[in-house]
Amino acid sequence: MDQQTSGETSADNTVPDIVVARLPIYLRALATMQAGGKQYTSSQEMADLLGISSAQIRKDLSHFGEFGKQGTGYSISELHGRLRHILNLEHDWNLIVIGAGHIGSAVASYSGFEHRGFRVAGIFDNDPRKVGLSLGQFQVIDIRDLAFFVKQNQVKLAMITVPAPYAQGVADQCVAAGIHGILNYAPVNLSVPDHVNVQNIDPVLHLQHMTYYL
Amino acid sequence: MDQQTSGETSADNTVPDIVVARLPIYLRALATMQAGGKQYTSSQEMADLLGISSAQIRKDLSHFGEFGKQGTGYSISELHGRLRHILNLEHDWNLIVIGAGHIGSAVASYSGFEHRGFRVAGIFDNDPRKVGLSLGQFQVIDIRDLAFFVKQNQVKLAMITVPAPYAQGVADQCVAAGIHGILNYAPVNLSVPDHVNVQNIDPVLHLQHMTYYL
DNA sequence: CAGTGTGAAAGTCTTCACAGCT
DNA sequence: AGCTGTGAAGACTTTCACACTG
Repeated sequence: MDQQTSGETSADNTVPDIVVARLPIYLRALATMQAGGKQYTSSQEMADLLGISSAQIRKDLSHFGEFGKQGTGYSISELHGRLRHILNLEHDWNLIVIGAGHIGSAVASYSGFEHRGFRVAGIFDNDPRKVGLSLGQFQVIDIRDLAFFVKQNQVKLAMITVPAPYAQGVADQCVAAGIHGILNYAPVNLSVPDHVNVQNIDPVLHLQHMTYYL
Repeated sequence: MDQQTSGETSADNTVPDIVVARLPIYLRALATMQAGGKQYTSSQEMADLLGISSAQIRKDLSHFGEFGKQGTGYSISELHGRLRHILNLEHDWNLIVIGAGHIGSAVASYSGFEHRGFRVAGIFDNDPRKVGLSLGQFQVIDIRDLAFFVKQNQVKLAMITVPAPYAQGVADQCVAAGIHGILNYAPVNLSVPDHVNVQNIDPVLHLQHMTYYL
């Protein structure tokens, strides 16, 4: 996500968006190391693991402070904590999924959000035949209740997993409801106000990128 | 995340990977326009639609030839065809999915591959309880048959949807079987030889990127 | 005119290489 | 010795702006 994808929202900060985009990658590597019982690492070790140069890792981190010790490297748990803080991940964020089709169902039952800062709070659809159905631990909610639910649960992030022709309309509803970040699985470009961040996931884009080299 | 180009694509061989990554985005927009019955477009119109500057679109396309007409813009169907050619999408590619869990199942039944150059040819798992089960139109295949299947069906692309701890092992098997491109859904960094292209999809990375701005 | 294709300029990002700390 | 943090250099990417064309 490469892909492709633009972030760039609120120009309030001096840290390049491309640097911010790498922090979660560092965080993920640190979490894995920590789970393995490791205590210290170095920019070089992370570089080997991630295929990013050590200089870049050091430079990226230097935007936020000095977290390492010369000669020793970085304390994994400390750096992990710092990144969690920088990325606002010290508390979980509620998440909603809109579209109870194949992708939406898979996403809603995806265990990968746990321990990484997110919690699926609800899943929505506009199809009366789906509303009320149980999907894993969730009951599909009518999309008409979206705005109420978002306010009630202080939801800031939504994942859009509806068919392409409906995605823009759903995005508009999200924005109106107060959503600030959209992870869009529909293969279309969404247009949203500046204060809303959109990230896109379209596997076909990645595949088509690879076929160029085949 | 970078590779040498194959074959003959009329223009020079040194197209930046970042440019290649945008071509599928252009292709997607053109397909949408074409489906809407439109005949011509301009770099400015595409720019508005995609949030990319018109100069960049023209510059990107200029790496591959001159496809537009001054005063008129681009013929949508011609440009669409050119991009399909450049991206090697004139014929469909067989695709395999490894991991018959939630994500794998969703991916295997995703209708979005059709008409965009790909066809899921098989889905694999190592769990004997899953092997043989029907998943949509597919029967789950034993991963031991991976290499045979890949050769038999000339598969070049694989999607890895197994749990993180298994992903590297599966990637190694893919490489050994002759896979050239991997779309990795597991939240780990895969290490593969230079001739294999890896693209990653981890929704949590996108979400964590957005929380920075919340 | 409207809109492309493109050198040149501007801007951004990455790498180098080393002083300085532990 | 080992490794960070960082200015400066280098590489890469985007934008500008305009000659040119249908």
